[in-house]
Amino acid sequence: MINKEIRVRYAPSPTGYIHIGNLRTALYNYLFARHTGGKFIVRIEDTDQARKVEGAVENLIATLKWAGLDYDEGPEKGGDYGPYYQSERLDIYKTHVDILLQKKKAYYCFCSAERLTALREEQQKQKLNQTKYDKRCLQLSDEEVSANIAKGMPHVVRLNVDPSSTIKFKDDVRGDVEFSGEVVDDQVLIKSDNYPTYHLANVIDDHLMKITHVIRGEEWLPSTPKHVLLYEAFGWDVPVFAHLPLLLNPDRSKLSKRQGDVAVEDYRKKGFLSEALINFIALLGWTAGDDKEFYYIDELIKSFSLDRVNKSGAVFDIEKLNWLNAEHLRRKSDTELIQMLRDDLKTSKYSGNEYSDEYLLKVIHAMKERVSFVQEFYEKGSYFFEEPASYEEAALKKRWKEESPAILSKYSEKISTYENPVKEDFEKILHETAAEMNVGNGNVIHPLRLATSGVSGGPGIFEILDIIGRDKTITRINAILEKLK
RNA sequence: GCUCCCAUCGACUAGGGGUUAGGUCACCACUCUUUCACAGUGAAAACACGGGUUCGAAUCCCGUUGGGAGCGCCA
Repeated sequence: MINKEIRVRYAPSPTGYIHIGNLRTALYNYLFARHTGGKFIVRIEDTDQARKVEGAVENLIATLKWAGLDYDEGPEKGGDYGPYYQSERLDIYKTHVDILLQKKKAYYCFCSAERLTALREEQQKQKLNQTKYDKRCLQLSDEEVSANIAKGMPHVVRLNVDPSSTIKFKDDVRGDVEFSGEVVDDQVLIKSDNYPTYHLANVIDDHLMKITHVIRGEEWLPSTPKHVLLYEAFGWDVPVFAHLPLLLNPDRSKLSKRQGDVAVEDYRKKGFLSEALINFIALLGWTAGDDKEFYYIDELIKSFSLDRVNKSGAVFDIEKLNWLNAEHLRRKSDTELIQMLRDDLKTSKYSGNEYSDEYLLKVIHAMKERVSFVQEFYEKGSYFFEEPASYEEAALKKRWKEESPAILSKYSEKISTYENPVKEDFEKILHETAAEMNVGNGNVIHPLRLATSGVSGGPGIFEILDIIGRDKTITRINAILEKLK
């Protein structure tokens, strides 16, 4: 065990999208592997024929790539311990289950689904401690079993659990955990369609792929005794487990679709930066112990350790994610920001327009401290991309005075004498206008802001005017005078 | 119902026998800015409860309560 290379895996089932909780699991596996210099493996758990979803694996890989979680072995990449799709490892499970059958650690069961349902209902009615299979088929003689199989009777293979046993295992986040064999059901290992169940395939693959640490969600804790029993039945070393605290809805139930977005894809579509999402979910259940909140992934790798993972569930609070997104966005370079804005613009209603880098950069500088998302550059700063369609009601009420039209006309008039006014000119003219009209600067600034941007907030007025330029300023002044006549 | 897990501000968390129980998000106020934001300053805000151990418990132990997960031929 000493000096053995650390190998961890992320083992999703391809159901169409990555749940945000699963991304966190993948992230912790990734961080642990990278921190320790170990290997991070991706394995596709596609043993449920009924739940197969077309394109799910591609989506999964794309999402991992977007998140920046590169893996060492897995689909599309290969590795020494493949195949990395469970559906391509069926013969492996078959040979292994035969060993269990031979050792009498597992047995064939011919009970029908109806009998099982009836049994469960009966047990529930009797308010028995737990519902579990009654081991009836264990009584079958070898001859009966062979005869049944020869007849083509549908069957499964079950794990033969000794109720008198005690199952103990080590969990790196929870310490020592103990279960009584009494409460462990004779788990189905091979389904009647000949596919293995998760429990069987998972244990065999983890062993064969030399997985040293099983890092997964807490929802797996109750089935871990089954897995331990399987390792023992095979005579294999049991890996170290680390059951991660659950990600929670605001009402503290397990994070679910009903109470918001759970697909990583949803957050991506909303414009969240992968860096921000990664930073955020890393802190949901883990802390370095200091007061650092802002992390890039390489910093996470450097500080991550399993022993600082929390035990209790963490509510997914979108507010903090929003904040982190803004923080990450603000630290991007101009070049990056221009590119991101361009890409985003392509899918916006301004997709037909052409903008120079110089222009976009001005917008970015003006808006950088005011946005949390890339798309907000043109949503909150729409006036850099089109004329205001309407004027903010409250601001109008507060700032639009009887003399405003005259003031704006004066401003417009003065500015038209300039060939190419710059920021300082716009300011100078403002002071002149205020003086000549015998009003305070505010009486010019606010109506001007409304006319050119339509809203009361935003960058400094001279910066706005400088960006949109003389002609648009004049056009917009004329427009508001016309509209508010 | 049973099994297991968990319990510090609204949220994420630090602390883990002696602390004015610290930080971050959100919220509020002030400063800066004739706007908004950023930034800065400040405020408000928590050890679930009961026993025990101890000179001393948020911290260790037990119990209670509360919450969660799991109890499939799904993963």
